[in-house]
Amino acid sequence: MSRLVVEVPAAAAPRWERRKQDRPSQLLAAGLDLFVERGYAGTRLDDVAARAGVSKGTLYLYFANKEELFKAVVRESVVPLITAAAGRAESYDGSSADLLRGLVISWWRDYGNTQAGGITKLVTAESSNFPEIAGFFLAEVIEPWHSLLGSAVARGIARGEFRPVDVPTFVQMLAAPLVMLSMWKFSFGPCCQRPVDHDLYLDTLIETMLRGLAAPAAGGAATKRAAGGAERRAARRPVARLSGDKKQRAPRR
Amino acid sequence: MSRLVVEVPAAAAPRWERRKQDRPSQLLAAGLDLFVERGYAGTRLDDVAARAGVSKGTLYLYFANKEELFKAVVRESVVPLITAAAGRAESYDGSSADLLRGLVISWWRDYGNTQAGGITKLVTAESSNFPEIAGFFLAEVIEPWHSLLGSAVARGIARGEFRPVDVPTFVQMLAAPLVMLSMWKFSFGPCCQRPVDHDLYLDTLIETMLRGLAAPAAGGAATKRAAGGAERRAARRPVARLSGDKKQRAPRR
DNA sequence: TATATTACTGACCGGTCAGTCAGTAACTGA
DNA sequence: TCAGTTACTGACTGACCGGTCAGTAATATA
Repeated sequence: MSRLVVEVPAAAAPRWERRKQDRPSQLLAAGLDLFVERGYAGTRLDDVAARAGVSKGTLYLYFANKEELFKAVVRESVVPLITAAAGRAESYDGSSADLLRGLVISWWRDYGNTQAGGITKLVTAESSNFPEIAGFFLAEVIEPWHSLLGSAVARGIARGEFRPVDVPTFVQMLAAPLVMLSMWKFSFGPCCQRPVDHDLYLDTLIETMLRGLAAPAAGGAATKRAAGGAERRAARRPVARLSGDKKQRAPRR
Repeated sequence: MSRLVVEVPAAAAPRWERRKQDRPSQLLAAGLDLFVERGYAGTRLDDVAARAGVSKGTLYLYFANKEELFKAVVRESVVPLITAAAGRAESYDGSSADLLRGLVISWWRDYGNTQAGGITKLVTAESSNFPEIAGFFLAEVIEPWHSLLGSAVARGIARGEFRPVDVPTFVQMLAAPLVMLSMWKFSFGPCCQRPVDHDLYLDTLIETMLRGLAAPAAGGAATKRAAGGAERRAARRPVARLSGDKKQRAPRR
């Protein structure tokens, strides 16, 4: 009888608590961590539940299945960032260069450089195995984000600040180094000797892109001659020396 | 008894053939296909064997395990491309802009736009689950490739064709849109309505990068003023309007 | 044709994991 | 304090897959 007293703590703390309110956010936080760390397929729901301090069964009380959990994570931790950035850009009235710069920097600070940034890698990575997830992310994240960047570029062109470029293409090309920076951080960051200097990278990116996008100076042929003229002519030349072509390339279909 | 004759074809073709010579290349080809299509973890060795027309046991006669099969695929289908490109660049004596252009174009044509290009996505994607694969790819593919691009950029700077930049950083930033183009093709290509125009994308990339990299014209302040001066000054300004900072950012560690 | 060699097969093993559900214990309200 | 409600548990199922190996059949050799 006295043994019983020893085995059961005096003010017997409950083995678990009912916390219906908190469960979703606990599970979403755990899910974000693990999805980013291990990828979609690589994340076990047992582990998500354990990290949230519940059992797997509980997870299924709040999310229908793995896919719905993932979508909820994205909707919670990514989508709002885009909405917020779009709102800020909407009311911006400075130069388009500064607008673009601000978008790039805040993307990195609020998304790419955070835990959530790992989601881009995950989706890109596993898109062919989980096409419905790729489609979801494309529609709810990538397209709004590209459209936001695009409106900034178009604004610059319309105001004569930027040279005319194909906006969707340029945006995709501008977003690429950002996305890659974030992906690099999650992919090779851990195992890479010389880590990337993020600030230097972003500076180089912004500087290069803005130089590359700059409208020719009003009266100056100098800019055009220095960067545009010669290269443009060269671009039409075949690059046989380097290409190593064995035969004529087939015409584009 | 006569039933037996019907069941067994007249000139009973052997159920399988011994083809020791061909097996490795058949398996490597099948492996490349499936690794690219489904990722590393997602590829089943049963399927690789089946696509190569053999059973799983046979695969293990030629490759010790999944990882060795994958490394062999990379060594067969990626590494030689880099070696070849490095050889061509070595003996190149035209302008550095053309050299860079040629490297970019041949990268896309010989790697990014081929089946093998999908390997980059796979490795980036699954690096955290398979760090030894990430390390292998970094050492045998990414670093040689970056070093090749880097030597072209450094050459341009040394010859006064390009403005001075931090070479490793610039290279990483230049490679990013290429890698992303390839990854996009394999990730969202299938499920994307408006596909990327590869040629336009590459043109935009090369044009923008070379403009961004162009050395200031000999006597001309125009270039500097148009693209460098104003932007550079702006870069030092905080972007408070867009950043939405609630509090002071902590100093960089 | 008979025997030896070996390339190849495919059933099997151990381990993993998404999703299920009968049961349990924490709370609630009378 | 004692049912009634429900948030939560965790053992279980069925499917999957990397890797193994005893056995089989194609081929070489005599």
